This record gives sequence, structure tokens and C-alpha cells, in this order.
Amino acid sequence: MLKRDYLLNTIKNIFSLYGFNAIETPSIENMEVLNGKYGDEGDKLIFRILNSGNFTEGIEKTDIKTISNIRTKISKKGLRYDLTVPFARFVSMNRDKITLPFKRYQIQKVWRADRPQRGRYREFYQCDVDYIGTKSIICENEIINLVFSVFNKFQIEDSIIKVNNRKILAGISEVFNFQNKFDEFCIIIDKIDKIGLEKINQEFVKINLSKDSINQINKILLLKGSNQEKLDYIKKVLVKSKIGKEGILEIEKLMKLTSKFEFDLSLARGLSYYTSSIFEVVLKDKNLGSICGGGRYDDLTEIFGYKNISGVGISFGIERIYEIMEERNLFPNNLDQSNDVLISYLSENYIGKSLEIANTLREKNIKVDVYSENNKLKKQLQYANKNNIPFVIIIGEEEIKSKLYTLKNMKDGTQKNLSIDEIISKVSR
RNA sequence: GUGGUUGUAGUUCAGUUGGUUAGAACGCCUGAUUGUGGUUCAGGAGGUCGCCGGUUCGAGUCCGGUCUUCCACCCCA
Repeated sequence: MLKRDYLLNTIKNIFSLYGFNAIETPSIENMEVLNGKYGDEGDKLIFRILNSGNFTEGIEKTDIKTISNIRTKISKKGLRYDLTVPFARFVSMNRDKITLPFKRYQIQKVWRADRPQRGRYREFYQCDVDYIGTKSIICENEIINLVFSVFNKFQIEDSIIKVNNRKILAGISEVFNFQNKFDEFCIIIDKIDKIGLEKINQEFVKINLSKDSINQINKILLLKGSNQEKLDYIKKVLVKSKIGKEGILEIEKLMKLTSKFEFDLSLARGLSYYTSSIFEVVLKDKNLGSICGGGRYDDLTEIFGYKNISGVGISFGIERIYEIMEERNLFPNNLDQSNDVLISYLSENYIGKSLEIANTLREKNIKVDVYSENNKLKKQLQYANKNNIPFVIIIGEEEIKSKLYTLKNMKDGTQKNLSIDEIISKVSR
């Protein structure tokens, strides 16, 4: 929890340095908000909530044959699958109160009905930052800088920000004439790092790409060299594609603003709502999948009746970042939250005095724990020991009489009788 | 959704071809020390062997079902 808080606080801090404020949306959304936004596979992974009351009401005999019919009748609500879609809904519904362009960050849990495994959970946090209501490429630039700031702060130095543009990919599908298979194409090339070129080509064959197209696409996917060199190459390929040229123009603009990213033509992303820039952050030689992903979506609010609103954002996978930090020992070691001092007392008669001293110390900004039960001193010291509390103040008969309280140093075992003021100066850090 | 895997004390795990009273380590409790922890020593408590059913004279052990854990695939953060 300490480490998670450190992670979240650091990220929040950087988000606000970039001018984002927090919002939250409910965990539960109506199914029509969630359905159809994440592709066919995504729809299956949405957790559905059974209707309250008599959920069998309205089911016809004919429905029983098809699961999807029953499903939609007995479950009208579900747990959110990501933060972007609920955000789009939020913006559409509150358009009268929101001034565009609007930016926000959102750190909340999302749920996926998947089998959990390493680096992958049914319930996990996402940290999203999004701009909405602006087409400016400055947003992409800011997001790249922000990502850079975050990973710099965490000292994850081998992180790479990969950038591509869906319009370029759309251009490719236009030039090689398979626009109708565009979504499948994205999912396939997204896997190149994982399963390799040969298997990818087998999948291309399955969606009926010609050998010639596959060869040419291979050349594109395998392009090496600088961002500029890749751009020059793809420019030639896409001369006849209007949408392709748009994508190229956007990347060009971005390259003028920053060089902190790697232009990667094999980056595609699975989610179907991205329409333009797409980002992903990966580690150089780590097969944990991406630790950050995002992109620009032009039509997401349109489904909720709010047209011509373009948004762009990125999401940090903090569970995965957590694992990497843990593995590499990158968490600061001064995170421990132990209290500065424990006040222990030898009889119930001294509880009043203990609480009085506790308050005095707290006013001096000292973290004080007062032992909550009238146990043996032995117990109280054990408690201090197990909770890593460095000092214990012992209050007994002698201490009350002399107004000099026993301060025991738990590290070296020494103890002295001191006045409250002396204790304060000893214990403050 | 597909294939595999796991489940025994608070925790991590042993447990032989099915055979008496299911063990260890750590943790917990008590005492040695009635005002002194962390170290040491002596003692103690703690288990419906995931759940349901079956085979057997007898099941932690074998069989079926179910739930759970973890892993791979699909997909994804």
C-alpha cells in the first residue's frame, strides 16, 4: 500500500504539473455505454451485473436458445472496462458545464472478465490523462513529455515511447486494398514483437492479402533507421492515399516539436476507437507487454450524441509499473511510515497523562501512537518493536511524580528520564 | 472461451504402493524477567486435509463433480 501510494502520488503530482485535474466517474455503467467500444473480444471481457429483482422477467422461451439474447435481458449494467469510454460519456452528458478544450486525469479501477495471470488482473487501476475538444498536435507533444517525466522520476530508463498513426495504417490498407479488414490488420501487426514476422504473415494470408502486398507490408514493418528515414519511405508508399498523407503530416508536425519518441510503423493497438496518433510505452528487452498505451480518438463522444469532438490521451498501467519497480528495486527505501514514538503506560490511571503528552507532541508534528490497551509493559514494547517505532515513552508512578518521563531508544536499548521539552527535541526528526 | 496446474496449522510447505494419534519451519501464546522489547532457553495452543459425492474393512492419498490458485493461449494495462 505504501509503495502503491508512492507510485500514485508521484504520478498525480506530475499530472498536475502538466495542468491536469482529477475527476471520477462511477464504476457501473449501462451496458449500451460499454458495448461495441472495445471490439468483439473486448465485449466478451466486460463484467456484467445481473439485474436486481426478478431478472427472469421478460425472457421468452425463444430467448433460451441464444445466450446473447438472455444476456441482454438479464443484465443491463456492467463494470467499466476502461476509463476512456466512461469519460467520453461524461463529457457528452456534461457538455453544458465543460469548457473545451478540457483536460483531466482519472485514477480508478477497471475490470476485465479475463483469466488472471502474471501482470494481468481481473481488477486493476488505470491512470488516464486525456485532452478532449482539441485537435492540436501540441497535446500529443505534451503527453510524450509527461510520459517521459513519469518514467524519469521512477528511474525506469529503458522505457521507449513508440508512436504511430492509425491514418498511416489506414493509408496502407487503402493502398493494398483491404480496408474492410482494417481492424484485423491492426490486431495482427500489433503482435509482431510477440510472435514474429512469419506467424504474422500466416495471419495475413488468412485475411486474404496477396503475396505481393505481404512482401511490401513486410518491408514497411521491418523499416530500420531514424524517424525521418522511416517517414521518407512511408511517404512514397502512401502518395496516392489521402488519409495516409494526413497521418504523415501529423507525424511530421510532431517530429518538429519533439524527438523523444520512436516512430514505429508496426505499432497498431487493439482497441478499435483510436483514429489517429497512437502511443505505447514498452521496455527495451522485456516481454511484459506495454506499460502505457493510448492515442487519439475522433469519434468517441459522437456515439453519445456529441459530434466533432476529438480527444487524445494515454493510460498508465500501474500494476505493471509496480512489478517492474519491485523487480528492479526502484522504490525509495525511506517509504516506511512508522510512527516516531509510542506512549506506553503502566496503569489505567496514567491514560489521561499519556493522551495529554501525545497531543503536546503531535502539536510539534511528531507522529505519536498511544498504546490502546492496558497490557504488560512487555507487550507494549513488543508492539513498538514489531511496528518499527524507534522511541517509547514509558509512564509510570515515578514518572508522574518527577515529571521526568522515561524515553527508551528501541535501537540501542538505552533509556533516560527526560522532561517533555527534552523528549520533543530528542524525538523530532 | 481453450489447454494445463494448485488446494493440508496463521504463513510457507512435507506427507511413502491407500493402513494406528496428519508433521516441519516460521509465526502465535505462556513462563524464565510482577517496570523492559529485539537475542536465548523451557513449555503450550492451533487442522472439517477446499467443498460435495463415490470406491474400500479403511481415503490427506484412488475416482467423479464443483469451487479456488497459478500458468500458457486468445486478447489486453
